[in-house]
Amino acid sequence: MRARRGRGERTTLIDVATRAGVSAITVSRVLREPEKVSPNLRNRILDLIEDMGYVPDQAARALASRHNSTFGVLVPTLTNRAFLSFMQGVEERVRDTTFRIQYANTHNCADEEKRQVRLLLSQNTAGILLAGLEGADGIHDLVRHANCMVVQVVDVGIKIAGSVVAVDHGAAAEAATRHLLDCGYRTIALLGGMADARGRRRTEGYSRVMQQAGLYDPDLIHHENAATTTQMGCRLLRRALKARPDIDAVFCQNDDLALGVLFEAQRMGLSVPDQFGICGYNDLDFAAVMQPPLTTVRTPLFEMGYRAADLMIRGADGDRLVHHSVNLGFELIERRTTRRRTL
Amino acid sequence: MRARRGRGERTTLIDVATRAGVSAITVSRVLREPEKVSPNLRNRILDLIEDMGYVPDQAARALASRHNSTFGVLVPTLTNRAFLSFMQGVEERVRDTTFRIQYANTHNCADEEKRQVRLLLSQNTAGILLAGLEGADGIHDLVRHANCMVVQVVDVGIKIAGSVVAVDHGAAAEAATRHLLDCGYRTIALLGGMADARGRRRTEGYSRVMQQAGLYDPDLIHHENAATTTQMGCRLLRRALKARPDIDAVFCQNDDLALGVLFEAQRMGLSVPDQFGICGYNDLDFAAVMQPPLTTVRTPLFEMGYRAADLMIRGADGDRLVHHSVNLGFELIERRTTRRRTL
DNA sequence: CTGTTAGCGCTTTCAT
DNA sequence: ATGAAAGCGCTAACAG
Repeated sequence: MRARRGRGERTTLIDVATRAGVSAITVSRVLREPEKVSPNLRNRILDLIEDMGYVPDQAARALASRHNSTFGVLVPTLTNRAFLSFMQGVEERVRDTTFRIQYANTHNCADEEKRQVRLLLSQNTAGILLAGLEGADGIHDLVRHANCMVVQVVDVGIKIAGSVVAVDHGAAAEAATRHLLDCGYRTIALLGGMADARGRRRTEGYSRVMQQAGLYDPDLIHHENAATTTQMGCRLLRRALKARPDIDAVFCQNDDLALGVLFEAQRMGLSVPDQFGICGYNDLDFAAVMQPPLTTVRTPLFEMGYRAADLMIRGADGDRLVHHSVNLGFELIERRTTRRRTL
Repeated sequence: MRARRGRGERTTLIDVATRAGVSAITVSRVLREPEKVSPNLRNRILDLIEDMGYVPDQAARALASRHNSTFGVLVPTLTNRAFLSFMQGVEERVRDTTFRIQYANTHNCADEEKRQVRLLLSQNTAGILLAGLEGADGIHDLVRHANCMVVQVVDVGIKIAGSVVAVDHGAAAEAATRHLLDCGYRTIALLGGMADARGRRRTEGYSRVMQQAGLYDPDLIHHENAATTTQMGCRLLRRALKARPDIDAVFCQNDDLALGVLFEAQRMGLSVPDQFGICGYNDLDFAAVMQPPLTTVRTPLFEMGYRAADLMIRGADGDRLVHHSVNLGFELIERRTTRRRTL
C-alpha cells in the first residue's frame, strides 16, 4: 500500500493499470502506440492517467527500451552570442519532434569536454552534437567507439568521426583581410579571444593574406585567452595601438570585439572608416544598426545548428549511423566601418 | 536486431565483474564507495574498467537508486544576455559538485513551460530551477506536487512554491525612473520587449513614478512582443518618437535596447545626454564601455544563478525539501548617458 | 486488440 | 571486505 506518503511515492504504470483493471502493457501502449488500443479503453486510461497525475519514468523507459530520445549538445561556452544563434538553429529543428536537447558547457576546456562526452555516452543518448571542439586527446577514440550518432560542427578539413557540418573559416578570414586590403588599408591588426580550432583557422587565413601582401607582422596580432567581450575589444585595440601606433584597420574575430573597437576608436578621435577601418565576424544582431554599421563576415550560425540537428535526427531515427557532411558558405557584408574599395 | 551491432554491445558491470572474477556489486562499489573495497582489488578493477572502456548506464543507475544527480534549469529564452549571466552563476556553483545541469528553453511560452516541467518531473530530476516563469495555469500544481527541490527565480512578492531567489524589479524600475526625473528629463519613454512577469513589474514601477510626477502617458510606453535586440531598440525609439516627438529620455528594459537607442539617437543627431537621456537595465558587459558609457540598473544576475543553484544543491543533498528564500538587491549605475542630476 | 513472460543494468538490503 | 537475492518501472517479444 504505497500511498502518497509525505510527498508521495511515485505513481507507476502498474498503479494506473490496476485501477483500470488492465495490464501494465496496455497503459504503456496508450502512451506510445495509442492506435493499438481500442478508443474506449484508451480514453478511460487517459483520464485515469490525468487524474492520478502519472508521469512515465524516463530512466525505466530508457533502460527497458535501450532508447533515449534526448541528445547532448556540447558548446564551448555560453557567453558567446555566436553559439546562441547556433543553439537557436538546433532548437528550431528539434521543435515538434520528440527529441529533447541537453546542453553542456565545456568551458573551452579539453578535459571538461572529454568528461562531458563520457557522461553523455553513459546516458545512452540518442546522439552527440559537438560544436567548437577543443580536440582533446582521446576524444576521437571516445567518439569513434560511440554507438550513437555523432555530429560535429567544425572547420572544413578537420574531419574527425561521424557526420560533419563545416564552414571554411580560413577562407572567410582571407576574404575579410583581402577586403580590408582592397579598401586601401595597410597596417591591419588581428584581434581575437581564446583561440579554439576555428579561431586558429581564421588567424591562419589572415596571416596568409598578409604574408602574400608583404605586410605580415606578428606585432599586429593580439589575443586574450578568454571569451570575447566588448570590453576586451577596447583593451585589445589599446594594446595593439601601443605595439604598432600606425595601425589603420582591424579585423576582429567576433562582432563583440568590433563593437568595443568602434567605441574605443571614437574615444580616441579616430574617424571610422576614413582613418580607421573595422571588420567584424559573425554578423550579430547589432552589427547592422551600429553607427556606422559594421562591415562583417556573415557565417550561417543558425543554419549550422539547424543542419547539425537535422543530421542528428535523421541519423537517430533511422537508427543507423549515417555519415554525412555538409559544407556551408559565408558572406562578406560590406557596410560602413570600411571605406569604399579603391581596388 | 538492434542496430548497434558491429559497433559493439555495451560493456556492462557484469562484463567487468566476470573478467575480474568478482561479483557485480563489488565493481559497483569500486565506483561509488571505493574505500569499502580492498586497495588491491580496487586497483585491479579500476584498470579493467579503463581497459574495457566501461561507462556506467545512468538510466539503470537512476532506476535502481531512485536518485538522479542532474537538475533542470528552465529559462525563457537563450537569446537574452541577462540569462547568460544567470546561467554562468548556476554553472559556477555546480562546478566541482557531482551535479549536472540540463537546460531547457521554454521560448517564453506557458505551454512549453508546462511541458518541460512535466518532462523534468518524469526524469526524476534532483530538482528544477525555474527562471523567468511565465506562470502557466496548473504549473503551480505540478510544482507543488513535485517530490524534488524546486527553486524559483522571480520578482519579490510573487511567491509560488519551493525556494525562491528574488529581486525587486518594481523598485529597481522606480529608482531608474526617478533618477531620470532627477536629471531634469520630463517626457520619459519606456521601451521593452516581450513582457514576462519581471517585465510587467518594471513597467508598473515606471508607471507609479510617472503618475506621481503627473507625467504619465500611455503613449510613452512601447513594447514589441519578442526577445529584446539592439535592432528592436532602434525601431522602438523611432516608434516612440513618432507618438510623442517631445520625448527627452528613455528607460530601456534591457541594455540591448539601450545600445540600439544610442545608435539611433546618434543617427538622428540627438545629443546624449544633453538633449536626450538613456537609462538601461542589467549592466551588461558593453554598458561600461559604450561611448558615452551607459547609465543602467545593475541586477545581480550572476549571483542570482549562483544562489539559486546553491539552494538547489543544499536542498537536494540533504534530501529534504528545504524552503528558503533570499532577496537580492540592485544598484543604479550612473554613467554618461544621463546628465548630472539637478535635484 | 490485450496479455504473459522476461529482462534492461544497476543498487539495495541483508548475509557472511 | 565481499556476495546473493530481489527488485527499480518500464518495454520487447511473442502469444492468444
